[in-house]
Amino acid sequence: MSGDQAQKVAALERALRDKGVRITRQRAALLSVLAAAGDHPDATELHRRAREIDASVSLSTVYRTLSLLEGQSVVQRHAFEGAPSRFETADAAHHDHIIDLETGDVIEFYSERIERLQAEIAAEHGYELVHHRMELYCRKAGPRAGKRGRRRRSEGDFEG
Amino acid sequence: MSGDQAQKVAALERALRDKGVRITRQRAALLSVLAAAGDHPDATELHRRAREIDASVSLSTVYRTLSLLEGQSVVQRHAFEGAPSRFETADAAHHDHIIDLETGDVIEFYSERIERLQAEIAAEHGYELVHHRMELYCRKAGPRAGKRGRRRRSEGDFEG
DNA sequence: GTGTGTGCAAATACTTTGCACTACA
DNA sequence: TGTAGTGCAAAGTATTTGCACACAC
Repeated sequence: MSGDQAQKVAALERALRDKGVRITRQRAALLSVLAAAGDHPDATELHRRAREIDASVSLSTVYRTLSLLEGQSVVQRHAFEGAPSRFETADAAHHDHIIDLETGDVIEFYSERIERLQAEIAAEHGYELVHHRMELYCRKAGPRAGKRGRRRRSEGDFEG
Repeated sequence: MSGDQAQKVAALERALRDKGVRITRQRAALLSVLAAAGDHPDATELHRRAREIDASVSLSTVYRTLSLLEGQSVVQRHAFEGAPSRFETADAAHHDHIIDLETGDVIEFYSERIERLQAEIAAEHGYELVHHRMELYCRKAGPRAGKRGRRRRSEGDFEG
């Protein structure tokens, strides 16, 4: 684990403790797995990784801890189509996801324009947007489309 | 059932038969339930309604038929957050959904601008958009926000 | 008639929960 | 040391499937 990750875990633990959450061996293991994860693992995968740190961690505890951390806004749960929920730490800025239908890879992106439009649309219907979900299920484009060189990065957008 | 619905069911049955799909009592029952549904019922609710027409319809058959109809693009499945999948006939134009977090009500909307942006974003990342999912989880706005009188209906957008 | 569709019950996949024991604060 | 957390096994929820019988074409 890099120093960065160790720091991230320490900060998370401190914040949780301040909120009265006990840091057990199992929770510490899961927190460091989550901090180290650059991807979007599901509960089973997180369990597998946590076991490498502490073999005693059970799958129930993984689920219980994930729910707890979700409630504390430490992790975010994503229920993509026809697959178990996948998790990521909630420290990054809000973003949406592109799911590669062939590989299952998840690419993060953010579009200021889409965020704005969504809020507008909700308001137009007399609603206040609490949260949203936007997933683009895609397949790698052919040679013509989406040439990297032609790409114009729009202000307010980024690639995750 | 209105004449419109009867016609809709007849057209669906014809189209399915032409594709070699047998129209059984159970499938006919489900088709008429689907044609009559103005909402987004889940499998259990569709089962309940289908039983009113033909008491012999089993839940397995409802699931099997829904999968079949989904494959034939006759119905669309929507897996909203933390709830069983909900279904609607696929005859209407493509649209996205606002989900009222308090009542579970589903409001349909369509935004040409969002559709365009999604395709653009996928292309920018070297992907071809196969399909997407966009759901706005909302709560009724307070008296200030979203005044109906102030609403500007943007070209290309409609309310379902 | 014949092959597809059906009901039923059991299986599946993911997730939650009851209970007795453990360990953090 | 007391209460919140844990592992385990069992239950729960949504959905799918194997099998013998039924029925649409």
